[in-house]
Amino acid sequence: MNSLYLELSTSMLKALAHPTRIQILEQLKDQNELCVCHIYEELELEQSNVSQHLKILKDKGILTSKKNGLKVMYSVRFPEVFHILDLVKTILSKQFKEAHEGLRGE
Amino acid sequence: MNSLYLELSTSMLKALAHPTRIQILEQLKDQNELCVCHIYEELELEQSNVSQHLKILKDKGILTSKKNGLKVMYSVRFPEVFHILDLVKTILSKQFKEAHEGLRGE
DNA sequence: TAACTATATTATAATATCCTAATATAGTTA
DNA sequence: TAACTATATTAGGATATTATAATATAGTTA
Repeated sequence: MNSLYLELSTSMLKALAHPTRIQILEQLKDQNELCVCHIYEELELEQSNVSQHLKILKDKGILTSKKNGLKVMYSVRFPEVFHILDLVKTILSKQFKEAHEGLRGE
Repeated sequence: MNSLYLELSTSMLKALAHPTRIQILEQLKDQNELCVCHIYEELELEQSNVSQHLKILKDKGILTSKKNGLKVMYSVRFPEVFHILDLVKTILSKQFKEAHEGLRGE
């Protein structure tokens, strides 16, 4: 793995590694595209804060946006992002399972 | 997604989001298990620094370790971790490709 | 058991990330 | 064009993460 990929991979994983940003991506898994207002209202967070998180995801090329009147619609550029989040959940499930089996002495 | 999963997902992605830790995982992709000495010598990093990174990956349940005499051997617990790193690379490749096509005006 | 080897831990200063609050910008509508 | 709505940007202090340096621990071997 060359150092450019290494740096960019780190940077992309950092962009994903925040609860608000994960929640935004989870919202976009169901909805295809969403305006900023919908996102921050649903998450009950400050508008400016959500804008900052959206900027981070957009700067890393994870989201795109397009204007629609006053609103700005955000969507995920690559479905692989959802796959990554699913794999994280898979690992967590396996960890739970092993922990549970460990308690039962298997 | 409940808040426990959200917190743990964030925490796991944070653990992955560091160049040294990504390199450690890349090493373990080829080698199955490695001692600390091999890891820090190959990466040309300080032993104590690598120990700290290994601890982070172990605390998140990404790595396990076992003693082998003086040495401590580390290995990856779940192959899904490699899959995640591959997906990050896939996304980066697509981004490169799109950027290149963009320049050519497609 | 003393010296050695491999690894882990701790303190700390530098840097990065975060949220809040305030303000700016862009598009809409009366 | 003035008021309004949706979003973006900026400054800041608080908190988290990082690498280095020093030290501690555990296992080995002479």
